[in-house]
Amino acid sequence: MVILSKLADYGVIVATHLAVNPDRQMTAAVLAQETSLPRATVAKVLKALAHGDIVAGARGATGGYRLAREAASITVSQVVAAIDGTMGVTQCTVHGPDCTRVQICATRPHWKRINDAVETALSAVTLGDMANPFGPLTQRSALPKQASVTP
Amino acid sequence: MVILSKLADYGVIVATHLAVNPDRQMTAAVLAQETSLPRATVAKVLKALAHGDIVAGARGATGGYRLAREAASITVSQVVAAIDGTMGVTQCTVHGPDCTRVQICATRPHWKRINDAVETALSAVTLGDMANPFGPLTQRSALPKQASVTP
DNA sequence: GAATAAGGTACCGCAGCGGTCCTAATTCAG
DNA sequence: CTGAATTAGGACCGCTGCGGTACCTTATTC
Repeated sequence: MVILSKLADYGVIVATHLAVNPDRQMTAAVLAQETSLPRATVAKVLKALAHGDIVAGARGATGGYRLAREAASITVSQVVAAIDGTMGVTQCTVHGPDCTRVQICATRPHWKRINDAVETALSAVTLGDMANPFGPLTQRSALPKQASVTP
Repeated sequence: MVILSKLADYGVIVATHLAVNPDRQMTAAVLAQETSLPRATVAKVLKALAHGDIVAGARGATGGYRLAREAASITVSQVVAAIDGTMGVTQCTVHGPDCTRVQICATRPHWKRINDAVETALSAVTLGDMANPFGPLTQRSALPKQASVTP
């Protein structure tokens, strides 16, 4: 099984590439070429990322994309959420708790533990880290529980 | 996005139900009824679990299923893997590294971190824990490193 | 040998994903 | 002022894979 969808994977790759070149403003076509990914799909991913306030797009002749915020303040979790939607381990976590198996759903405390652990893991790595693969993690102690994309 | 497939979710539910009743040997039909899950699907899940050495099936008139090992020694990770296959965060992790994007795949060290964290989280909870929802985790001195399952 | 239940396999409908394309809106160059 | 370039936002579409079902085979007990 694979956790991330292909699209989300692409999203991280593209966003990382933007993080590597913070000063350049790159068009979707250029990004596609430099990441060896299909151009149309990259464009789609960029739209989703723009919606999630990960990247900022500039229209017009000299337009292009750049990171909307500083690379070190964008977590992988946020990038993934912008494309795949809010993450959850079980069905119950994501969709409403329409499960009538009350007794079984008593296992929820444990699911929550697992859910939090995954979320924490994805939030612990920023695009800044991704851009410096072999460097240490940026110090963001504790990961203040943020916010993800959805209100 | 949902990490666990429905089938895997069912698998944990069914296996947990078996863990709650360690002495009973239950048929697929009974298990389906007591968990309020579709009978045929439960049978399918049980086959996968049997393949993964999570449950042991006894044929014949008085047959049925029971846990193949002690509940406390079966992790959620193992149950999920028996149904969904080995887990990985990215495509590269699961399938062969047929990615030609060498420079980008330099981000792998970080993916490995995330991958390990998720795997650790899923391995930290056993069926024994699931069977006692509000009890503490069983002490399995594992889980040294990273992070995060508990605040 | 009949009844029961697991084991295995094959099949099907359908949602969702990956991917493409088209049409506005926008901005800058000439 | 005009036109080229580029993002933004949908609409669309094939197809894989998942959830779910049914059928047949094998093993066990009475």
